[in-house]
Amino acid sequence: MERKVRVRFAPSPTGPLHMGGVRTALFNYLFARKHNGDFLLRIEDTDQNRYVPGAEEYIIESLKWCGLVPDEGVGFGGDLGPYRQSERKPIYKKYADHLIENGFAYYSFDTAEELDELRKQAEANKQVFSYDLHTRNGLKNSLTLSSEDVAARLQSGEHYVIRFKMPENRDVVEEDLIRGRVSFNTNQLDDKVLFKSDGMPTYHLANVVDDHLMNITHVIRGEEWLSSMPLHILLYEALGISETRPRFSHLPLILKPEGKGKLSKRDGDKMGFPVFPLLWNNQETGESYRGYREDGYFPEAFINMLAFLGWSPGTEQEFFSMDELIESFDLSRVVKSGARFDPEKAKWFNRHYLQQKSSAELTALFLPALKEKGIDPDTQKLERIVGSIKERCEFVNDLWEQGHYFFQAPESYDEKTVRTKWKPDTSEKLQAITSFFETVDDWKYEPIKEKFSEFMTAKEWGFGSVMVPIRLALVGSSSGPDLFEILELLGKDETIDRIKTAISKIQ
RNA sequence: GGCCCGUUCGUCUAGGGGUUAGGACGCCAGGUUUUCAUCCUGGUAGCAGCGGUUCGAAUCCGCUACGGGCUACCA
Repeated sequence: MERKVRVRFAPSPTGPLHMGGVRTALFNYLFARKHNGDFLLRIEDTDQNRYVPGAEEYIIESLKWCGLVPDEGVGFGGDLGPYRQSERKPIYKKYADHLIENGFAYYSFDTAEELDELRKQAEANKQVFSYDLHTRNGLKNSLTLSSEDVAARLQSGEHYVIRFKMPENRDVVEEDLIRGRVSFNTNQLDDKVLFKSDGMPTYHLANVVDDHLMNITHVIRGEEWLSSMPLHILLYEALGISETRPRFSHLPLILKPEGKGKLSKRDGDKMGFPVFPLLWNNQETGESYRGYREDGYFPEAFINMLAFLGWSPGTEQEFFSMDELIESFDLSRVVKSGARFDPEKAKWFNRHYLQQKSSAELTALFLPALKEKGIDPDTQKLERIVGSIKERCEFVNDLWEQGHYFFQAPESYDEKTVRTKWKPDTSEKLQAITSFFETVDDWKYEPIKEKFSEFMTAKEWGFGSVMVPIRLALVGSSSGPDLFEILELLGKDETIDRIKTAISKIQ
């Protein structure tokens, strides 16, 4: 019988969740939904030293903002908890003991300092020290010490770790769902620590045990884990739980927009784009990182952009809703090579989603910013304003930049436009135009436009000679939506007022 | 250094023995807009290199180069 698909996103609460992590969560989520399976959130906090307060809440809030809501996990309930590894501490020791009893692991009493020393020595000789089948027989462990000695040390409470005894010369071959056949020879692998002296398991043990206990069928994680896959496979074997072990898929990494290496948290500051989904502020360390949410990205845009980093549908469709992503997603269509992140494309996605929103929706999003500035406009009118400027916006935040003149008269006039478009006779013409505007009773787009045309024709003035100056007087620059629309929205009195002000200020 | 993974326009990618190597972002040009932006149309630009297999290679194989990951009592 086919097992129900179950996948997990298992971040460490060591800081804010990176966008690469969000993408891993996304692909897990899509895979789960696609196969009517479960998506779990497990917090891997086995390293007490690196725990950062607030990180867990940040992870949960990020997933929620992105619409990647887990079916089970920390903060989401479920029957196979606890889902926080620090709360599962007693479970792991049993498995570690089982490994020792069956000869798959051993106690190691070498101190961290001793091992550091060995590493240093090796380095001095341009070598690399590795705790493995070549060196383990010369070190202080239950393989080399007498059983009495080992028992005595254990008895006395001496610190120890439990290491995996990597078998000799075995080829571990696995069919990765993304990368195909990957193989390793165990002679190249070292005896990894499975259980630390503080009583906590390392990632490797905890991960394997929990994936087993939580009935995980597919492990979808970043490429940085590819090299520990053989260890994990061997662990499932040694624990006698290979039958139900998950299949592996390793995602390509997200690389810096420029330069070398994978995208890191500092890149955002340097190049002016967010690396994290949400704003992160750590008062303690003073570190602060901008977030996609606070920068004005829509979660749909963020997700759509992320989905295309390392995956493509194979069709020419570019825009995908979450449901469409679920429908189209397939691990076999995930690319193997690292993807360089392009902030420009992220913006382009956001523009698209912004244009899709109705003026009413955007108005609701714009209102808070206006109120903060002490502006409380009529909603219906604001909706029209938003409708006329939205197509020039990429972010909700752009609305103000593109439409501020609807709420306050320009304080200065674009110099270059003044220089090139404000001719000696411009003031005189505008003077006449204000007088003409006074006579327009029906201050609506069509009538204004119609009467204005008649006026201009009668005067035999070219449109070009006055349109830009009028715009300049109203807006302060030479850009903006259709002029008659601005005229109507501003209202007759305000329009006349601003033109008169401009005439007196510019000359 | 060792092990593992990868390499198609500047970037994200499609294409998996016979294609004018397709799309998207960016960029450039033209059109629309009496402005600017949008929008439309067009253009620019790529199979890392070398060998091999084959009638035929971007596609399969090998080597080289380059890129990436791992090499902690971190995940």
